[in-house]
Amino acid sequence: MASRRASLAAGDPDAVIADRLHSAAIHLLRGLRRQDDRVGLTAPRLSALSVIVHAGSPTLGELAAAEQVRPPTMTRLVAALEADGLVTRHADPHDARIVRVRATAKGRRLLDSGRAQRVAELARAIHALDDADRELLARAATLVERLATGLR
Amino acid sequence: MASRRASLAAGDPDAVIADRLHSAAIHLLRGLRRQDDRVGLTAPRLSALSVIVHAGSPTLGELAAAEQVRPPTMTRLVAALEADGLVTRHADPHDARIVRVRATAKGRRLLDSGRAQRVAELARAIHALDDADRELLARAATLVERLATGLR
DNA sequence: GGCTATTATTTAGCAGTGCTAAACATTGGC
DNA sequence: GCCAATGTTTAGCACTGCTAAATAATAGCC
Repeated sequence: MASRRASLAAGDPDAVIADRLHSAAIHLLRGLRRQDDRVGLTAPRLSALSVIVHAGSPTLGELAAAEQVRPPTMTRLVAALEADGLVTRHADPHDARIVRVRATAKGRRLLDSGRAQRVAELARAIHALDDADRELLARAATLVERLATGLR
Repeated sequence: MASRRASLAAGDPDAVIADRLHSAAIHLLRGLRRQDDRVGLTAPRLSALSVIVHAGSPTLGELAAAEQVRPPTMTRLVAALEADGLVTRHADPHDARIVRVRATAKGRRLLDSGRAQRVAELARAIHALDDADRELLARAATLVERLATGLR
């Protein structure tokens, strides 16, 4: 194992960093999932709602780009939020092809209230970030791993 | 937003940390998914294979616990790895209820070779970690967010 | 020594996410 | 007015994760 790690590090240090973050993130999400249950929304829906509240009335395509999913996936996420009365959709007055999404009072309330906030608050900040340097990345991986394990 | 963030931080700083990591992890995994494709295994399968190779011949239940999923989920993951010829299953000689899983040479080769290693290497280390302190956690969240966004 | 409770795994079926391909509607340029 | 490009939706797939219930085998008890 030590030799493998050494050869890996020598061959491609960036790959090592990516690996570490990947596994850490998988375990973190598994550990956090039960917390999501308290809001009654899955993580992708909560994350999308957060972006909608933050952005005002983004188009469906903007939303998909912000959340890094394809348009059909966002169509379905928005449909679910709409079915829960958390958002509404309406055509853009200048371009009938475009669908704009807005949060309802209920949607904003959900996002503001306790548990939802826990998961949603930072989804917004993520959109403003850029590449981190290698050292910071390696340290981040270690920290996330510890958290994921700590959650059990 | 500033006021909300302030009130949140004042009310429950731990919740803020959890939120940040959660969103960061979601976006990170989305960004890394395309890298997984190169090995031909999904992340949960690769992660399970990594634990199997590392552990030798864990039982299905041990594997489920290590990966933090329920036994039925692990049954299916192992079945998929077996179908790909990456692992084999056999009954425990002392207790016929138990199924032990072992990696094949092909499975070990896959894990050792290039791209697979990228994702699999750290899954093992995660099991040895414990809670990180608050400050480290907050910094980790920021770093992971940056990475996730940087990946696209 | 056979009954019973417990333990380990599997089967069945559901909900959710994410994808691509293709359909559809609308816009804008020629 | 036609045609290509743009934005969204529909259809259908693969995968993960869950719970509930079935199945199989062990271990304890009388």
